[in-house]
Amino acid sequence: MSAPPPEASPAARAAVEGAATLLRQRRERMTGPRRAVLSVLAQETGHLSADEVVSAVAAYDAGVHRASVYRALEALSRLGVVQHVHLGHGSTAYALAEGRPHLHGHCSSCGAVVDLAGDLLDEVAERLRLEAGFALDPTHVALSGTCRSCAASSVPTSPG
Amino acid sequence: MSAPPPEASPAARAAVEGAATLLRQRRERMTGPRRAVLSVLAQETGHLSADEVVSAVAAYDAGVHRASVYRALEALSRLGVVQHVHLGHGSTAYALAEGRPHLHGHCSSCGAVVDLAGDLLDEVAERLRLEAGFALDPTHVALSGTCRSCAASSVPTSPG
DNA sequence: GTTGTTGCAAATTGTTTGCACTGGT
DNA sequence: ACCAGTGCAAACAATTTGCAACAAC
Repeated sequence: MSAPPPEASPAARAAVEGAATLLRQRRERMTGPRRAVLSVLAQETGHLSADEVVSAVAAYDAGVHRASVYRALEALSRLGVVQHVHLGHGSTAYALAEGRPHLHGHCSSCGAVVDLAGDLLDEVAERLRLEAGFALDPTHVALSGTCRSCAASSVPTSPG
Repeated sequence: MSAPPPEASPAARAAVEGAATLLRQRRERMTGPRRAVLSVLAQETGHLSADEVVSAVAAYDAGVHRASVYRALEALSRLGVVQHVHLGHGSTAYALAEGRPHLHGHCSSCGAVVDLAGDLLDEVAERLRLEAGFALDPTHVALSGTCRSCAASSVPTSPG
């Protein structure tokens, strides 16, 4: 079917095209569901859960089946076009794998995913490797905590 | 029924008694399933997933129902007697809340949970608070990576 | 034309819930 | 005695899988 995108920003469309080219180079197929998933992720600035991607894809192209979204996300993640981050609760967040690697924080209050500096855990990683022989994979899982706005609303830091 | 524990180490039994006393002080009930869960966790040095606790409790006292284990884990967690850590994949690991707070690493290869120094992320937490306004909760989620043995077996450190 | 991908629906897994009864205090 | 906790089974949500038709290359 390949319904036309409702309204794709130029940047988003460029990102999709770039991903398509990358897939082409890798001898991988660019199909309707994959394009739909890529478009949805390209139009989002933040990260989306699998369920949110399913919903967004449904709005984008109703003909794409849920299972296909899951399979597309898995395939695109394996191909490195899509990046996935595990949030504490059991959900996984997806985003286009653009640019430099960065870490993620997950607000346990509002669920927001915030991008953090990529070198944030470099020293910790080194310390872990030396002291515990543990090879840290900092990007794989989000750091849990409370984001600025939630922290501000819950903790009256200095009420006076 | 309250089947007698197969073989409880003195330390484990003491830990269960301590938890029982704590519950008693809080006017909370010490029931068969809760005792079973506590005993199972006390006899384990490491962390157990909910499913593993269910299995272990079944071996400990077949009369305890799955749902009761979940409810006991939730109640004991809320009461602070049991500590839970979210592993990246969507599973949660449980352990007795003993002694000092510490962090956790989760081996994405073998699934092992390793204890890490409690102050490991202190500087990172401070940096996050200052730079991003993000209040890190270091104990809530395990750091993902590869444990020593898995790293050794997968990476031929110095192939020659 | 070949092979991977999709749509579908059913299976699967892990956790939760409603309700009557049991058991702890 | 009172009420929280339990056992049970059924509900539940989210993800996965087998298979036949289809589409990308």
